[in-house]
Amino acid sequence: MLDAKLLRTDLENVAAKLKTRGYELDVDQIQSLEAQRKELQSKAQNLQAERNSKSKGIGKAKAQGEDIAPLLAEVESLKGQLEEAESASEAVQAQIEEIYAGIPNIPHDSVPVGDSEDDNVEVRVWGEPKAFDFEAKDHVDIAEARGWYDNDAAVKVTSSRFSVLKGPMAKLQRALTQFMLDTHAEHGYEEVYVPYIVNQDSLRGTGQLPKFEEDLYKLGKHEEHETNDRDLYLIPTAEVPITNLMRDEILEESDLPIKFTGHTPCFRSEAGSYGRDTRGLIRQHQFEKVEMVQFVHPEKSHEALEELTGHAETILQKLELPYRLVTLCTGDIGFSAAKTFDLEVWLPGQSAYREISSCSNFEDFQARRSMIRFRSAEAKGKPQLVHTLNGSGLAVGRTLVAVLENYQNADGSITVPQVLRPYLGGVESL
RNA sequence: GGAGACGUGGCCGAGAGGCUGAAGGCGCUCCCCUGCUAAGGGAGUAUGGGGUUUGUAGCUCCAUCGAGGGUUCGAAUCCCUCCGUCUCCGCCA
Repeated sequence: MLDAKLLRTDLENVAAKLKTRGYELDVDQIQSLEAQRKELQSKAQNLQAERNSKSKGIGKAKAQGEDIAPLLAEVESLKGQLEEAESASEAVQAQIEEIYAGIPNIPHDSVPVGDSEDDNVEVRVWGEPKAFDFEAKDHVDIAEARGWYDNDAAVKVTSSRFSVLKGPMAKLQRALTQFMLDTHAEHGYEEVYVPYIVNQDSLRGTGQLPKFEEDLYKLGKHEEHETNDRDLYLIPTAEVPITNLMRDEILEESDLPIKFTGHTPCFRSEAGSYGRDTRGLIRQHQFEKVEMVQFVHPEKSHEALEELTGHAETILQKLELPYRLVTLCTGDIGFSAAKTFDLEVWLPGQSAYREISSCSNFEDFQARRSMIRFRSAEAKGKPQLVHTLNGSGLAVGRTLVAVLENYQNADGSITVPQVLRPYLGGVESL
């Protein structure tokens, strides 16, 4: 959520910046609602003040044994007006709140302006795609040939876009996960284990709700509750539970930065992506991911984004997987992000770079929604919003794909990357 | 799942319709005193929002005692629903 004060004082400028990411802010509507809000809120508050002081007068009069009947009549006449003013004021404020909850973050000034992913800017390329002296297969062919991947079984057990991994491939995925977590621990991230099912407040906090409900798996209601306040959802990313660990907390400035890493499955309905990446593990309803999350001082968040992105790169470098780093342009950046770097790994099976990590600085956007603050030493100890960041480090399923495809041999075997061997009992080849 | 108890500020804990944004204590901050330390004395110490202000400070108003409704001129206090915690029983990895 953007700062309401900013929207009131600098609306045109905000609208111009949002326009670069393809979001049309309805300036007239907001101005008119804000004008109404101001009027209705003042009116309601003035009436409340009047009622409060008269009610206090009743208490005093009563204590002194005076006749309170005339006072009662006076307050009684306020009641209708007050109720009307309160509900009008609340209605406008709720409307404003809902509109604000749907406004995306303002891109940082360093973000390149563009319309689509075609306008993303390559920052650097690391490693060189390996030249194979045979025709490189894609991960599905590689894995099926060895009996490691069974799509039919997954369809039988559940439905499409899930997978069943067997034997060495399942172990390789587990090895990757542990390798990633251990590497992040070396960089000062505390490992956390978190729930895979979250409530609506958490999803609002990180920005998935209210706008992107169709991307989520919602759990069936328990019993017949009238309200949907308690509806629960499967997490689309560990970002949600991990960032929300700090929701409604006031931290000490000296606690910052706080860095967490965690491994979770992620569940995405992939609504609207029918026909895209239907083959193999690239786009699934359920996949494994290791996530990094940071809570930092607002002045240090862009530095921290570079650092966090570097941590994701470290994983690829240690695995010796060629990749490139791109800055997402204003038109391709996610709803909550002020700036995002994507890491794209080379996939010989597709002869293309494909996204394997996305690292974002949300600045105070999520912190405002989830009230994650810190008390600064200066500024008279007033709580200030922290900045939040997160990044995949990495998407484990896609890393598995990348390892199979980049480390395949002509005979169908897979050479185990050096750094993973300790996690697989020293085995050099699968 | 059954039965009961409870949810108050950074923490502990009082309050049981009005004088309570909330006693008291701990902690923290500042000041005084004191060779140092310890002890002592004094003052301060919630959050969000609105208005005023170019902005800050200040002033002022509103809201907030787990959440949401209700009763009442007035609710931390009474009623309802929900959430959570604790104890006992049952079940269970």
